[in-house]
Amino acid sequence: MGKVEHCITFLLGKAYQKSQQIAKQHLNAFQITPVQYAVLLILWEKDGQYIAELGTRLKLDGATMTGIIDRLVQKNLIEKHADAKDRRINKIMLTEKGKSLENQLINAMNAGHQEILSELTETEMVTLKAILAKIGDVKR
Amino acid sequence: MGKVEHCITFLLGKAYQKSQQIAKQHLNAFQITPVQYAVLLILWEKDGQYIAELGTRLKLDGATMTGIIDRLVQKNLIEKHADAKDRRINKIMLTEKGKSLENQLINAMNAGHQEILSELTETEMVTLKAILAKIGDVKR
DNA sequence: CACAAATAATTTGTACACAAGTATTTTGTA
DNA sequence: TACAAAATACTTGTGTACAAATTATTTGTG
Repeated sequence: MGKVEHCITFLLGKAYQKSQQIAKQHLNAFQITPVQYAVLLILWEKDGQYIAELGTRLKLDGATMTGIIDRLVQKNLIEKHADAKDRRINKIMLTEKGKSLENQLINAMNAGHQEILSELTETEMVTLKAILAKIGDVKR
Repeated sequence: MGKVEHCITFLLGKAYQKSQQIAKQHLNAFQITPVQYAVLLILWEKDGQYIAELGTRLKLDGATMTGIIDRLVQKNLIEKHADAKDRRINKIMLTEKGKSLENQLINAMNAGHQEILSELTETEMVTLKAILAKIGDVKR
């Protein structure tokens, strides 16, 4: 009885899909995507990181990062600055606009998280996070 | 302390990413993707379903389905048959090649699932599936 | 019957996500 | 110092995934 609905890959995918939909909805007013938000979140923590660093943190391919960074530059939320010491590197710096949106965006995403987690008890949430981390943290 | 690593959306995404990588790896010899496998799995259950039906089951957009179906046709695993009763509908039928791969593909994916679940205890797996279903099943 | 509304599938455009390959620059080592 | 190896970023190509618009067909309602 190998129904697709009982398959762990499918269940993970659909739960992820759902969380993405909710996140998108809450970010929609700002015209940024969930992964673009994730990049900004890391930059608010520490400005001036370079692309490979951001990609490692988010576990995303360099090719994927190039596109995400391009779109954030176009939206005028970040800027690329060539490093004088190492000309391979582009330091990513928040613009004033990028800095100014921190509180609003975090509030919007917190509301999204509440919505996702509203389906679950506190215990379920803690359990879920622990198990997901176990699956996702495996080295590749 | 809003680190991205503690964010449920991120954790779901990375666990999903991991499971996709493992599934891809196990399906690689057959040159089909995880979602293409999912379509075949539903067709092995019952041949001759139409595209919207498959999309509903997999919770995928019609536009997404069109592309997936196209590629499975190109690989000669399925065929599209216009329905005589309702000319809007394309019934999707397995080819002989599509039928013949059932056992091999299921075995390959079972190995993949074992690999993912090997990180978890039996209890964790049951708990995880139940919570994921709770998140994913919410109507949209 | 006529015609608006609904349904099935496709098309177009945008955005990830990764593999494979390229260009440039830096580092390590002989 | 010369030069292979590594690192950074980008480009190209394939494959999801969805929104919005389009086409073709069928159904429901007056």
